[in-house]
Amino acid sequence: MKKDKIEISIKCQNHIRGVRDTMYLLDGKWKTLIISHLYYIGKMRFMDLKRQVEGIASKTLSKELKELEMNNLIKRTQNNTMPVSVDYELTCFGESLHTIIDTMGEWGMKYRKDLLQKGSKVVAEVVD
Amino acid sequence: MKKDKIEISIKCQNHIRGVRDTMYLLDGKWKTLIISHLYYIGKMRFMDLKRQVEGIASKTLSKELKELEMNNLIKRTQNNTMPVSVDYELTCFGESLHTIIDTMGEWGMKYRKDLLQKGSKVVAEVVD
DNA sequence: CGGGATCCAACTTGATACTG
DNA sequence: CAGTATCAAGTTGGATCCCG
Repeated sequence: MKKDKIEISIKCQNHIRGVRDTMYLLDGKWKTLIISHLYYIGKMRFMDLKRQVEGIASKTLSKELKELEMNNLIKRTQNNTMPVSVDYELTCFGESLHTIIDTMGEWGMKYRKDLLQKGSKVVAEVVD
Repeated sequence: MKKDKIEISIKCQNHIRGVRDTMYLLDGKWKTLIISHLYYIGKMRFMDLKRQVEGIASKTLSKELKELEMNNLIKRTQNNTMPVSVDYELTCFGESLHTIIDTMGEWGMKYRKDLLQKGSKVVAEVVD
């Protein structure tokens, strides 16, 4: 009897599928960071968000926001002022991602010192 | 007094920086999934990993594994057999990411049904 | 101000073929 | 088996201009 496939329990398969689905929603270089800012800071306007998320181009921010909105993670509100102002905020569904955001934030804070000491590839970008 | 900057508490800044650092380590479309497989399934060979992580190309897998190794998240072991076989497994540091992987897996499992019902953009890719 | 349209450069990814 | 080389295709970023 040939055994050419790795056996995986149903439980593991479900977990992995969960990770895959989550990653799909958060796909793109910036989505997680955008959500983090909306979560930790709260409702923000387009230009504020652009300033907060360092390095992102307007075009890219616009695209990522649209995708997040399509997936119902954020809500876009346009105010009929002059000139127009637009707010972005998390939906309840988006808020539910806080478990992931918090975990990532805590992991990053916990290992920041280690990363810096180890001189891993990340250092140049991690130093503030 | 003009207030043109959003005020952010130090605590939030640290959290956001944590998220950013973490994202930097997990940058790339596949790293989180690769780590998930190594975490839930355990040590694996190159080709097994390629089969598990559906859709990834050899070249990309190779590249991502190298980056993960550089950041000390995984360990590469080459066995001097014929033909050569190579194992990949998480380091202790890599294992510490389990908090994030678990959280993402649980979030994904919890909202999978909602996603499917809502018919969000993700559906086509999420259905198994 | 909040974008969208366009063009261009740079980087990433994927498919296929190939090697020790 | 574990990659590498090559080329094609897609994605991203920047700059600029435009509109309401």
